[in-house]
Amino acid sequence: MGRKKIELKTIECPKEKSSKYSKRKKGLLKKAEEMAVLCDSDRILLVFSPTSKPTLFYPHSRYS
Amino acid sequence: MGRKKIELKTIECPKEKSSKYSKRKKGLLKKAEEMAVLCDSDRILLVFSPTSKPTLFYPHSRYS
DNA sequence: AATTCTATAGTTAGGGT
DNA sequence: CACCCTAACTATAGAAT
Repeated sequence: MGRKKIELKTIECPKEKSSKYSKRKKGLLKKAEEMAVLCDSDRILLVFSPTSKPTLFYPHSRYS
Repeated sequence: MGRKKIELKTIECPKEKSSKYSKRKKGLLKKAEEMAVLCDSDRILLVFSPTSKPTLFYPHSRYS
């Protein structure tokens, strides 16, 4: 998606990489949450860490 | 996406639910893998379970 | 470094096999 | 159920802030 097609390899430019990371992380979390709701799937969790701090995510909180 | 916009609530029909689950799981894993490659993020993991068996996913395998 | 804008790449709903 | 198809929808690249 986006203005141009991109190659699937590690982005070297740090600014570009963190911009893409934050957009894609947001998108991925949204999709995970949607799937959790639509398909009633539990225990979806995601842990990331690019250069920055990790994110831990639990869609619905059945466990909270 | 798709032919119609869908409501964000649990799909009741089991056939429809498992069909959507399998499509969305595939999409989510693809995006997770892309992000891992593009952004060089490690330790992305996803665990699902709708009615069926859970899936555990490690994008790059740095750890294998 | 996270966010907004928007053209466009990519995902997927519904229907079929 | 896994896969195909394609219309129609969403996510996001690049640029700017």
